[in-house]
Amino acid sequence: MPKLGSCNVFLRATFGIDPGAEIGRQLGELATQVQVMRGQEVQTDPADTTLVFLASGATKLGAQASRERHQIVAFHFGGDIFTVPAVSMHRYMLIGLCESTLTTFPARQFYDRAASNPWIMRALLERSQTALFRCRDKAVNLGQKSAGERVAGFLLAMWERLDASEGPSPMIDLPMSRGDIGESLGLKIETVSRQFTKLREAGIIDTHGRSGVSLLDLPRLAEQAGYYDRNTVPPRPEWVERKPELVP
Amino acid sequence: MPKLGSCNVFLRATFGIDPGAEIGRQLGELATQVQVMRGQEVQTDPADTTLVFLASGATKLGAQASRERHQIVAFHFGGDIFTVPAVSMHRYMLIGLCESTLTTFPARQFYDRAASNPWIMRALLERSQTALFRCRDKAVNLGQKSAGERVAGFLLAMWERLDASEGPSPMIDLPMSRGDIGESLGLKIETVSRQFTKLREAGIIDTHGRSGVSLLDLPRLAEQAGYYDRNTVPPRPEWVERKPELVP
DNA sequence: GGGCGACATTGATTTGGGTCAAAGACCCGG
DNA sequence: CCGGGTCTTTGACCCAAATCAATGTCGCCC
Repeated sequence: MPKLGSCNVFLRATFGIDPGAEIGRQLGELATQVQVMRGQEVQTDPADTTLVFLASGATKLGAQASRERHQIVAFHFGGDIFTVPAVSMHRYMLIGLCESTLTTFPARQFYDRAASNPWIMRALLERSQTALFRCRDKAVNLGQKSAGERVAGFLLAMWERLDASEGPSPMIDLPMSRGDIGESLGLKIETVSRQFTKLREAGIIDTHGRSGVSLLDLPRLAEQAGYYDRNTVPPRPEWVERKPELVP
Repeated sequence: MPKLGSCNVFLRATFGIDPGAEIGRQLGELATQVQVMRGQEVQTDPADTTLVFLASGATKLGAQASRERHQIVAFHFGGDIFTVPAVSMHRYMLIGLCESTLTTFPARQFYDRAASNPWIMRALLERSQTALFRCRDKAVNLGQKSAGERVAGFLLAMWERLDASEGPSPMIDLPMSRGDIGESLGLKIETVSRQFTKLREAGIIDTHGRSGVSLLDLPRLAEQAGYYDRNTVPPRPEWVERKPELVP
């Protein structure tokens, strides 16, 4: 069964499932192996949610708001598991940032067959919550933060998710263009560029070519990102008027 | 066991579980019944995700970005099931929009005990995906849409989620203030107000007091919301450069 | 290694939404 | 039914980011 090559990896690595087992075989039947190059779209079912395992590479998940407006709702890297929604209010597109290998499944059928296995459902639930968590964080950034804060926060997030060279000033290699960063942060490409320049002139980062970024001063970068420090900043009074009562 | 009163409803209505059964009893042990009034915060565990079943009423889930900046990441209404994240980058707060009755569970423990029941896990997974879906939609709106589009889209979303009076011009009763709407849409209260005025002057809506809104012209409201129409608007060419190849 | 096309940076100008300020409307309790 | 506080609306002005417009540079392919 050569088709199941990378699906094996998926089932074993993520869920600890033996692909030779009955459940492994049943899920394997639903798998589609796909390889994309930079800029290529992964074909997903417009009528149903698609479950994706990204074996290697990096992708962007974008939504089309109108002809000229795209919002990248998530970046994904090797090992990530996520879903691509069916078409609804917005059309979603999954596109490679570099050469990537992935396995796709029709979500509903996958869930039907996997329902009996608590390990798989638990893993999927936790992945889904991680995605939701990241998305809420993005909503906070898009709704409340300035351009400078968004770019600083983006660099910190990429530092956490990408492999960074160790040391006091780690260096990361961004697989996405300035345009992609802008579409992810709700900013125009020129604004992203200007914020990079500001951070460079402040000595907080340094850039190498188009994709290399050295994070020279992480504490100051975090400061620029403007994250709420619950140790120093109390909640706004009108948000906590009175304590609720437990029902006896 | 009076404490389990509304928990019964939760387990039975959502998962079809008999609370008298072993699993029902085990989950019931984890439940906390809470009642909040308008403006009160629901206390959640800062150290772990909280699973919430909103029996009746309405709530807002907000994140604190800094002292003066809040972003509402979701509104919830009776019957909704959702999670409140543990404290991380941002502090999350669940607050009543009106008198509300809800049941909370420590998420990790709930999952541990429910893992063996495929129905529950499946239901939770699907609720989680719905929340993720809504959050992505919010990210698109916050990142790419104008103030007018956001407000129109908000009214449409509330029309779908709230009970609206039937007829050609349905009327909805918003449980949240203009300030809440602004914090949800990433706009200031004055901007929200101005957009309401614009829609009223255009004859698309009418307002009654602080909370009543008549949707006089739904098609035009949908037009104002600026949703991508996949029937008329093709994808941007540079987003679909080449077709990917299936791995043989 | 040189040339070309795409990507990135920089500068000048515009503008949508924010900010500041004040007046008006709703709604609750007395 | 009236008073007062809160929420909402409206107006004048300002600023951060978008837009428009070059110029510069990277990196890929020949």
